[in-house]
Amino acid sequence: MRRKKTQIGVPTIERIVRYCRYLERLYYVEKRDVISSAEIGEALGLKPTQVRKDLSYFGEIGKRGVGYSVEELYFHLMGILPCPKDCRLFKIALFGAGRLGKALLDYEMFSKRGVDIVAVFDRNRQKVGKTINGRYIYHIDEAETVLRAQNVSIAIICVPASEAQSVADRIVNSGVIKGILNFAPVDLTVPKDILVSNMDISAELEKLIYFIREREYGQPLSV
Amino acid sequence: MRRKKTQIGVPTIERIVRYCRYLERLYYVEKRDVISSAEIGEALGLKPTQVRKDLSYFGEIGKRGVGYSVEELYFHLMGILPCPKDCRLFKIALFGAGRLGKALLDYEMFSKRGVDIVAVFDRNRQKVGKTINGRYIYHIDEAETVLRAQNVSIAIICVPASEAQSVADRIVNSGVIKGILNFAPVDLTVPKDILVSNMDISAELEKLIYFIREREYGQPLSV
DNA sequence: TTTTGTGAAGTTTTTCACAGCG
DNA sequence: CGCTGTGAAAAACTTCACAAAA
Repeated sequence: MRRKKTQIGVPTIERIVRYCRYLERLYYVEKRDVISSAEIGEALGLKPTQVRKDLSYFGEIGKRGVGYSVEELYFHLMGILPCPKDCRLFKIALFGAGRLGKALLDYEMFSKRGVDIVAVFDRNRQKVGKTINGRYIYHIDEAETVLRAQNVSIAIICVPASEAQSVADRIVNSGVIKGILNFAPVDLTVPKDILVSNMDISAELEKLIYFIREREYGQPLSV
Repeated sequence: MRRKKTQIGVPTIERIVRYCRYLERLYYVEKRDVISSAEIGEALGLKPTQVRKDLSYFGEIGKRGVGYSVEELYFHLMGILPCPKDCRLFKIALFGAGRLGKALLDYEMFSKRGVDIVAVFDRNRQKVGKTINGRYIYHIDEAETVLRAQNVSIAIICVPASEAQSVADRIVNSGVIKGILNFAPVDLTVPKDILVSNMDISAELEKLIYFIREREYGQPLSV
């Protein structure tokens, strides 16, 4: 038997996250009752047809001639995305207790979504043994042991670029990690059963500048 | 006369940034002389043909039967991307001197690339007037004035989600900002001549968890 | 022989056009 | 009507297959 090919693509999932966040505000703050695909599109910079196509992947949620019930749509999408219920199922560890790591430890959006970082690792022995925002800092050499003991499944890497690959190797070695959120500006090499999501701040800035420059000085790189 | 349609797309530029970073290491650290598209692809998780197609957009840089000169390719790509020379041309301002903002102020990759944040804004009057990492903190009410005076062209938003849109409005109002790097988990509404790049940490984490879950429990959302 | 460069084919994603329902 | 849902068309992006050069 042949497997059905049509999987929901990455771009769609990325937009679903955005719809969800927008609807959350509509539901709790603005107390809106119904919303049209046109209005969602306007708020998020998308064409109405794109919005409708995305939403239609998960069943007929809207009412023709009316629009979408904000409540219904919001809870429907919440059911598709992992948060907040599944965020607790997936334990998270943070590597690197530098400034960025510390910032993430009390990131408003994490606590709001039920994301909980259960362990923090650092190479600096001065930091090890201390507590940061209620989390104990382990030495990085204890990573494999602690990750296995706590059954952590997601790692956030916030160490300098030069150390990131060796941290990734330990993570892989633990055998329990299924996904990595990488803030270090390097491409990590990991077995392909581990998902890696890169949050590269300087790359994003470079991209932004590239496109600004392109606009300014009439598309300099058209072929 | 009709304009040639083929512009270099967003995915290509994203990869060019990655090639560039990889080549930087190859050139300065590993002192490699030549590299093949196959090896680049392996390091970055891409097919060799993808690498070659990307590189070919900018001219014939490789030598057939040999590969690419690391030095030549690296400097060639550096010429395409804004960094580091253009990073100085585009002045940057930071909105929000919270933990994340502070982390960005001394982000290793920024200083390395010549990215310089020329002004910091915060709403909290306790912080205003102080200096953080050598940068003076202005009150957010002074934004329009300072942005114009200093001719800042890029804004980084690190304020809470609830304040992000009002900060964006001020930014737009200043008339000098051309691009926004937004860390707040909201979709900003701005005129379309201003480019917005979103770095949504919690969205990225949700996406990651979604795909992990999909893998674990046999593609639950295939249609 | 090796490895690039590239038109053409294949795949994915977006947009269109309009049918379908309230 | 008005707005959704959706197959079909278009556009964008990736991969293939092979010619061409070192």
